[in-house]
Amino acid sequence: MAKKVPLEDKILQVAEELFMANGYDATSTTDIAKKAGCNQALIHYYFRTKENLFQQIFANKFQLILQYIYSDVEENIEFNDALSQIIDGYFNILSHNRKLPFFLMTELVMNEERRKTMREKITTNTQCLNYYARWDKLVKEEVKKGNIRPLETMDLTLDVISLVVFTFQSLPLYSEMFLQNQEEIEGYLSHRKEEIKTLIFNGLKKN
Amino acid sequence: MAKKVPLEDKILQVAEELFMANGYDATSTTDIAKKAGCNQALIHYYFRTKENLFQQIFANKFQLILQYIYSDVEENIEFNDALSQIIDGYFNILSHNRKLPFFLMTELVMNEERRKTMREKITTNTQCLNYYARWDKLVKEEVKKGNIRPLETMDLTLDVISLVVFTFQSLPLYSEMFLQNQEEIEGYLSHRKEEIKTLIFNGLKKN
DNA sequence: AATTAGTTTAATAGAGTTATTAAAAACGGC
DNA sequence: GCCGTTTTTAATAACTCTATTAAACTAATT
Repeated sequence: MAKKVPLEDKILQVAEELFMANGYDATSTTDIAKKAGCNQALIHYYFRTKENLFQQIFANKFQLILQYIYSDVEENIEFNDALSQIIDGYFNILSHNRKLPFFLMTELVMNEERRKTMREKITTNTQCLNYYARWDKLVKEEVKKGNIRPLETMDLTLDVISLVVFTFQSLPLYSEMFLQNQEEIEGYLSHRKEEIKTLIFNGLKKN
Repeated sequence: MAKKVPLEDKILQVAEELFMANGYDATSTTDIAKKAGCNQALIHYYFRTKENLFQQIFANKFQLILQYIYSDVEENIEFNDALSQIIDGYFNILSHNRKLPFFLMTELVMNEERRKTMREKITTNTQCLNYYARWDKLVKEEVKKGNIRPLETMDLTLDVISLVVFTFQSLPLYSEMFLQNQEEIEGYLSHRKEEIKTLIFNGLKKN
């Protein structure tokens, strides 16, 4: 039996940092090896190909998003609470993985194969589908009750995702231009979260 | 005097397509040459470096956005008309340059140097600054008059940009999953435009 | 201490990259 | 048709990148 392998984990961890920061193309196995403090061949010993190593990391990160996004939509929850918790949850998970939206987006848009894998992951993940079904039901009922203006669940979903994801995607640009330090960045993020909630909740009201 | 050079233009045009489709790193001068139907060395003859060629294209595209975004904010325009026209204008220009948001975002986030150039472009473009100042004034007055809820101009601007830009950034993903043909894509885009307008206008109302 | 399985490295093949250089081709004016 | 300029190409230098291979190292087991 293989004993504990510290370098394999180190490679994974370092590769994650570099791939997330610079993307697949701009990260070489040589870079990873250098930062992990090992020989470049070792990466191929453990993962055989760079693509392999990348896919492990990518799958992990994608799963992370998939699991948490709608998990706040519990049974018998109120529509308003669900919506509020989805936005909170989304913001929360991305606050801890700030480069994730940009990373996922880039690699998905750029690579047909990864899109296919993603599609399968989504369509076969019953938990995720259940969550969305529940969410869909909540929205439809709220429209029927006349509490919000008529709209498709997909539109509301896209509205939320657009506003939240773009906040994090553009954060490196925005913070470099307008924010001085970590504290201001945190302030900006929580300010934006409130604005987004206000916009969405207000925007759902009937005229 | 150098006479008309068709290949130089051809290279620029082909390079634009490839850079926009695949990004800087994933586009080689060999690719460009092949698609332009010329020798690879010719690219260096006209542009000396790949980076040079790229920057010309990038600057062009960036200028395009910068010029058109707020140009609809004319003197003495009503706030509602201005906002509506900004969203229309934004949607319109991106409809004709669908890969632009993703392209600009990627290259700006990935490259410090390009961010610096962009910053200078923005801060020295008096026309652009004037437009934004006018827009800022419109928003502030509308808040003061009590016609909309109190909010920063920057927040409204970010709301609009998030919703519009994300629509186009995610279009390749979304259309591959849910849309069958060009007609459906057009339908989706105009539907989203209306939803975004509704969300923004509703979301600005006072509670 | 010797054996063996697992880990790590040095060396290198092979492909692809940007950029340069010198020669060839094309073209306009005489 | 020749000459000078501009355009275009072939060849290649100098890198960098991924992946493989064989050899060296490490450590646990007998």
